[in-house]
Amino acid sequence: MDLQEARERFIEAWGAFGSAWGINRSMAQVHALLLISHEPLSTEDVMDQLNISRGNANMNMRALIDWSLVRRVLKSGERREFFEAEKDVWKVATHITRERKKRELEPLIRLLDELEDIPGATAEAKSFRKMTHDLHDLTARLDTLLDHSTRRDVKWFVKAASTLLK
Amino acid sequence: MDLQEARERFIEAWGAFGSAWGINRSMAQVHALLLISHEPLSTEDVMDQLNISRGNANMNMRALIDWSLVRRVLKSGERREFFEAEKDVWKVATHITRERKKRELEPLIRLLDELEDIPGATAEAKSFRKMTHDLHDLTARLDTLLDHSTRRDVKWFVKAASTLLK
DNA sequence: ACTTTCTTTCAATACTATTTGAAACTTCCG
DNA sequence: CGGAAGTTTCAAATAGTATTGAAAGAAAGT
Repeated sequence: MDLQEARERFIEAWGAFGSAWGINRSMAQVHALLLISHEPLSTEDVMDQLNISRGNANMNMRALIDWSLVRRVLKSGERREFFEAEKDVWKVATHITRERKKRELEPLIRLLDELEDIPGATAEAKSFRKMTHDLHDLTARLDTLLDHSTRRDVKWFVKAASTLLK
Repeated sequence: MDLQEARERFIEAWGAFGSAWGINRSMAQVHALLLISHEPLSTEDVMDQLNISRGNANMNMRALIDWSLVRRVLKSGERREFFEAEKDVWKVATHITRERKKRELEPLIRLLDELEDIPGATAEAKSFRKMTHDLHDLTARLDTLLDHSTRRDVKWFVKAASTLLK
């Protein structure tokens, strides 16, 4: 397999992987392309290499910046903006984890918290309280665990992990 | 908030949460409904309570069984099949983790493994090799970590976590 | 073997999400 | 200021997914 083919395979796979995780394919592919590019790329470069429209390239680039996975780079003497991905895979992982935690896990925890003391003495009510309580507990622990992991707070991570795994 | 409203809110939220994670809304809602139901439900019950079609209910129920999140239950004297969700939230979490690991993480690791030694001495080639190598390393560690976590293998989990967090 | 009851399938349809591309906007510079 | 070079926006088109519902298939009872 030559480099060109390998790059394409990687971009495709990262796109598919992203899709499965609720990140749209183009966004993941733009990210993949920037990850494996040595030099920062312009919007045009991205458009050409991925065969996507200007609007699409622009939108997803901004989304990636929003996730702190990509930054704008200015080249002196150049009017255009260039974009460069964060290359430290650990940072990539923590940024993604934090962002998703914030967007998805935290709202769920807040809801479960509200649903904890719904009244009622029927079997259905008890079943409901037990489930929301258990889920609240699990998600809250996971939340703590992720916090420590993204801070590389090993000591506390281990502690959080131990209580999670019981 | 009364029980009925709380149940609806939970089902809706679980559906939205699922969507964000690449699980279709109906599947997540069927799961939510079964999670908070005291008794096993029939296909008709699910159709009625979620206002979805028979086909949809059937399809998603089977998908949930496939994920080991729901099991068929036979009530003696009843011809119909009933369905009941796994209620132990830890088991729910491990089943989901294992399934997604298998479907998404493992294929990615296999690809990254293949892409490790693409030849080429250019800066682009080096950049590519470094990225795929680093990602391979990170994803493989995560894979190990998830393995131990889903086995509640605390000792090894902590070990895997420590090397992950360095 | 026929009927009833329930389950599964799948082509048609409805719905959602993504992408395009052209217009509007911004910035820089002569 | 006027226009060149670039960026951003967003309504419309397209592509992708999920859902329906009717029909076919199974299983059980008589």
